[in-house]
Amino acid sequence: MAEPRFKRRKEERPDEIAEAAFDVFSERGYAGARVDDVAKRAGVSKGLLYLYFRTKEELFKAVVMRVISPRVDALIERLAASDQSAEELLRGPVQSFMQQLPKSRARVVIKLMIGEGSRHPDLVDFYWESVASKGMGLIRSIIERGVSSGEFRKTAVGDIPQLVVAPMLVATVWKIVFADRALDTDRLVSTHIDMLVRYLKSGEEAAQ
Amino acid sequence: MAEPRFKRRKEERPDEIAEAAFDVFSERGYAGARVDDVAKRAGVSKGLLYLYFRTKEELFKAVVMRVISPRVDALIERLAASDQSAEELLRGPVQSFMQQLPKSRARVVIKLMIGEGSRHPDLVDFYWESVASKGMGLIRSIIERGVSSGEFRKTAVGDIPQLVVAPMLVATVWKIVFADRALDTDRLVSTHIDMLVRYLKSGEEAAQ
DNA sequence: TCCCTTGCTGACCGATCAGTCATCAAATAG
DNA sequence: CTATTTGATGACTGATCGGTCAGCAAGGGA
Repeated sequence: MAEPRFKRRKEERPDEIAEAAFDVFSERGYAGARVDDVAKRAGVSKGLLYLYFRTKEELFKAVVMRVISPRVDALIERLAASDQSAEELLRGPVQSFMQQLPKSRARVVIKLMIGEGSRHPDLVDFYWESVASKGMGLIRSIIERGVSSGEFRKTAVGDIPQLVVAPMLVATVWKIVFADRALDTDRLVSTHIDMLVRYLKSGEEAAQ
Repeated sequence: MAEPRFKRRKEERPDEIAEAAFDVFSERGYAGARVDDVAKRAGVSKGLLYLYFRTKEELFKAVVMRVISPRVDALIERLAASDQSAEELLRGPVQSFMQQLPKSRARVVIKLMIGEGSRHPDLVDFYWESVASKGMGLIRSIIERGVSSGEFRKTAVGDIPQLVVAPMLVATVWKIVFADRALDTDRLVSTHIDMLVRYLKSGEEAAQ
């Protein structure tokens, strides 16, 4: 009947706690999340949590950063290594990334950045540097590659990479707010990409 | 030296309080906002606030609804009354609405819906009925008008009105999260609309 | 001018919650 | 088996905040 009351697992604890924190923060936001709940969900006491994270704020930042970085870096690497044409990149890896995100766990990060960002400026800075500006730069470079290879004509899209990424954001936000209320996010993204590529390839000069 | 400590202004109070609450909620979110701060900003005691709003929750809902309804209804009326062609509608009133929203106060509502919606399901329902589904229906009807008049060919866009509205959401979210970090939201919207209209008018059949 | 209605105040209460710390007990070394 | 180290616990504290209420005073009526 020994059944020890707890095990010492110094190595695994931080990850387990961060995992639980991710869930709690995503359900209740920063202010609404209780540290006690995070501890409980991680199967751990509150005291232990404070052994690994100095404050609730620090826990929050650690959690957000943990989820973000790997994803972006993976995509960038994958695209840099490829030698596909610009159109193939857009219709292939870029499109499928944009289709994945709204369904993935990472979508919660979007929610947290929008809802809580203003109260955590350094988190916004981090997100800007390691996600937003990197991502926009990546899109821009694909468009430019297409223009200089003659695939695409010169348009405003090169200056506004947000235009490419728009349906992904809509799909993500839609899922966050309306969840079940139907929206075929894959079709949203693929139709947009199709429209975009045609626009980039079409002969006439663009307005504006 | 009379200077009365307060004035009785039964009529104006609810609006003043709601106004102050809008500011506080938009800065700090629902959980982060203090009822005391709302009262202070409205120049009123906390007790009085509870005379007009039964709970913090009710105050929150009232505030969100107040901002939303007039905007949408105004747009719908404006479009219904018009006899412009589908293309003119998209390039005119629809585009300018989409350019206004990210700069307007109403953008905060988007932030609140994303950040706090999951904890206020009936607010989401309200938003769905009085904004999202109405708006999507509106866009859809414009597209259909264009198709049946022969202006546009038949595409997936009619089934996915979110595609039309995407850049507005991106612009809004961008402003919420990154504020100053430059993005020419007007150009984002106008380029998208231009792209969309060309896509709807182009001769070939669409993929998917 | 007095009085009564009621808009309005702010001290107060109870609950919640981030963060602490005295203590325990699992692992490990000797 | 004993001693030591340290991972882990959870009761506790102080501060915060939603919500209440006894009473105050503005303003209108007589």
